Amino acid sequence: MRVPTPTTVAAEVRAALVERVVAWFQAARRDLPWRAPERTPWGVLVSEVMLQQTPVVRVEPAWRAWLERWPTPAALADASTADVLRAWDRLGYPRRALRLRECAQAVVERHGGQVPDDEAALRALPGVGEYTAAAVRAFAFGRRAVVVDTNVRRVLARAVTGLALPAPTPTAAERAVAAAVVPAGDAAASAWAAASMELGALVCAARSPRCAACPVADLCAWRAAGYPGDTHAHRRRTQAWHGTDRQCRGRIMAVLRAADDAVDRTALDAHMAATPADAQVTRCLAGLIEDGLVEQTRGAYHLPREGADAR
DNA sequence: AAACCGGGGAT
DNA sequence: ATCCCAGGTTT
Repeated sequence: MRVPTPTTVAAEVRAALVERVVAWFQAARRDLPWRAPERTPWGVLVSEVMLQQTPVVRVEPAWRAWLERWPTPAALADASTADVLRAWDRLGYPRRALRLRECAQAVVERHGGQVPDDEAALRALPGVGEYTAAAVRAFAFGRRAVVVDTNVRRVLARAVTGLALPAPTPTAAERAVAAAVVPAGDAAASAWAAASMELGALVCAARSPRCAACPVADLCAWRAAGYPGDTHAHRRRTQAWHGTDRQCRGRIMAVLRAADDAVDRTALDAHMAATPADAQVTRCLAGLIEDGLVEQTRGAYHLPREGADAR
């Protein structure tokens, strides 16, 4: 099928899309703490890492507590592994917590404790990929960046390309469309980044889009085409959960976060909500140790006891 | 390109 | 019971 290239995103459509979505955002934006005037670039970076695969409602309280405890990169850089993992609590993917501390250490060592504002330096930080680097540039520094998250991908897939949902993995054509839509200038580009993400989160939702409340419904290509179905549905595979190593690892981490002392294997098995296969628990423990999330002392397991330095 | 990595709330 | 969520890293 024909995929729009930058030149096929008509200038008038681009202008109307950006102008109206940004205007809508000014009235509809959520008051999230990492958007408050008193936020810091480090606070924005922390929010973006926490928001990697964890919904806003669960990040908000964790973010407040985290920044109250470790307000700066220098503060987090000196935190102990166990403290960091307990504070991360159930945000999920706890390797992100370790990377965030590594990131804090890198900011201290490479950038004098100040979050850098250029894309290459941001990308070089642990746990910071293409999306997060662009988001920090736009949201922490108000600079122009092509910010493409799952929300923006969906908004553009629908409004511009006419698809129900974007492809399972981003395509080159998709990146071209995203880059073509971003307006020139720091202020306009960063406003578009925030506004387009918010539209995808609040209005252009994956399951049940609220087209009646959409500021660009009249120029939406998906709507104009009569809401065709998801062309990639056959290749979309939702991750299994029950019985997976991810679930097993999560249960082990929950037990060890709650424990004051080391937990031997018998006690660990007793604390697991369900009873995974013996071999799976063994495999997951080995993986967690490999990841630096767990340590073993005399046959008992516990969160790492070393400080921030040992790694 | 695909696999791996959590967890909870909505439908 | 299934879907969805402000991705990054590794293979």
